[in-house]
Amino acid sequence: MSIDSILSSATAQALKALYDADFAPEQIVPQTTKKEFEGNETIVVFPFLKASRKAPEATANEIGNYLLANCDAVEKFNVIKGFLNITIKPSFWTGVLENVASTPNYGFVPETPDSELVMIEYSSPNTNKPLHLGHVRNNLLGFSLSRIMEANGYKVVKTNIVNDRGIHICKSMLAWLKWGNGATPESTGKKGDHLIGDYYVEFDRHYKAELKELQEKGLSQEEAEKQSTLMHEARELLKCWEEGDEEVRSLWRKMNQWVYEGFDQTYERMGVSFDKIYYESETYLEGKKKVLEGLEKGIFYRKEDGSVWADLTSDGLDHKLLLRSDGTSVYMTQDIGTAKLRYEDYPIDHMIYVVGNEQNYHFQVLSLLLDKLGFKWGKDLIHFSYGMVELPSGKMKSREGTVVDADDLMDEMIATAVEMSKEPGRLEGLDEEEKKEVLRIIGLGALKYFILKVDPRKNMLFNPKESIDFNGNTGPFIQYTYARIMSVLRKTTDFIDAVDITAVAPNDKETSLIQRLADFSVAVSDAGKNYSPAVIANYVYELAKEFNQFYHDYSILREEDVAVRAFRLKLARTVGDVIKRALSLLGMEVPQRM
RNA sequence: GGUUCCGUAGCUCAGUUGGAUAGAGCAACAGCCUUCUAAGCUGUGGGUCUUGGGUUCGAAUCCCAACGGAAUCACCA
Repeated sequence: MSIDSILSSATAQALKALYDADFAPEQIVPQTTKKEFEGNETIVVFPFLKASRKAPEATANEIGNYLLANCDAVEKFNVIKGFLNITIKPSFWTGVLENVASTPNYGFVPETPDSELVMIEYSSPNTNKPLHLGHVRNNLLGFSLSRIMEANGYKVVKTNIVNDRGIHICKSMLAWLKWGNGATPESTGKKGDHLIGDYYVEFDRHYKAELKELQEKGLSQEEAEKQSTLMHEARELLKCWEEGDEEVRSLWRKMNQWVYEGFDQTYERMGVSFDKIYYESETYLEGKKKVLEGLEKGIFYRKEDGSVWADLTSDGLDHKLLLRSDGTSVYMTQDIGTAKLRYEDYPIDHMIYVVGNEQNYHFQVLSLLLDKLGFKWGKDLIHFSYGMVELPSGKMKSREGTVVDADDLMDEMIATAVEMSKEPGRLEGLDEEEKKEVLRIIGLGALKYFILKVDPRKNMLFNPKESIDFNGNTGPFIQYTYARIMSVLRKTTDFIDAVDITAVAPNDKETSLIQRLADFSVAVSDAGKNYSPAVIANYVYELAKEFNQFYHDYSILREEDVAVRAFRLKLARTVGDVIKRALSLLGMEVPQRM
């Protein structure tokens, strides 16, 4: 039982005994006492004044005295205005530490008892260009979220829906046919996704030039777009694809395969993975079927030109197109089809879509449509809507080449780690292979933490000119704390667990560290409830910071009292364990040395 | 214009069921390595929490309005 819950129930008892007032222990949440005041835990008594019918100080004093007399854990208390600051008996803290150290999830007990299944869709790339920083945020959030949901007791299926068909792929194909001269990843030494991306940019360059030329002949923008032969050819290619033209399909398969090989490398390096991958080329026809089914049931309606629509005006939204007049499907249709296949494949209880906030409207509509079509999780589908990554110059645009490439970025992060490690004394005693691994862990750690520490809902800024920091509130700072702890543990010959530490009275720094450790369970639970890796990131930073202060102020190995030394070793080891665990929830690794 | 989201230190960000004097990091300046890893620790300066109302013992947090920014409102995906 945690200190918090002991105090909650004791306070509830006090309120009953003193004022005959009924408060549920859950309503009473003790908070960590601010540093400038004496005490460990604080109870705010303002909410109880109506029951006590007394002044704040008097109420706090009465409750304090009751706790002192009736609650074992309480050593003393002081009252400032309506704040009851409680000091816990030192002997209780070692018990709290033991509890965190000895339970499988470091004191956390998931609230989801019968492991419901949650499917998390993330990444969802197009196959016409390589991954960029926006995708990186998506991937890191999605992967971390899946770890966090698992920690909260859910069964998790990670899924990726690859957008492998459509006009954008045809643009790359066309450009490759026209200007590629048969280039392949092998012949050019380029990653497949980058190769294809180059042709996508190439198409856009030629297309823009063509438009300019047409406009110079006096055509309006709109007319020029209509008359563009390039766009016309791309559409022709799409039509051939839809009709199953073997030549086009075969080229499409070949080029997509190059892209997948490139993506796989990027995913692996980023450390993300999927349990099941869906391809839109395989789901969009299902969506069409489902829409026609809905049409028969009268959920949707058909216009005179043959297009199919959903009327969402009763839900406060608009009419939404589901099938074009030529019978082809749109984005929404594909998502319906994907949902159908997923539901057939898995007994999904909750569905989470990790998709940028630019698609808030899309998911609002999707939720309504899926619900109308009878998917049980449709109404409650969760759109994990995260903010954009912006550059100082504004939004990233693939076609205009103003993107931060995912592969380049990872290279740069590792290069920075290499640079930092050149300082004397760093990484000594490691062979080349080990060094490389440590630098990889640190470089990627810096990137991951940088992205995950900010509230997912908010837009965030990335300035390519200022390299991501390795000091302060950063991934390497936390990893460094871990490496320090490992270093201490390597140097001791003590049998830590054989020593009785129950009589040790922790000092202030040690007490706050233990309090911080006990907060891990709160962080995991909050992160799960709010779908926020940032909660974990900020928690583990605070923990590492707290530990570094303790490490600076007190010696562990030089402590002469055997019991105190064992206690500190255990404290350090537990902090290390929790750091490792917390970082793993962020998809980050820890180095043994750095 | 409708809808949604955001606005906290020079910069990047914490601050979630309303609680004490609003916190970190970076950048600047001043210190700390013969002592378990200085990617660390300590200190100084830096704020009208966009603005104005309201709710109450108490508001960065909740409500209303204004201002500023972003996204979206396609037979694009």
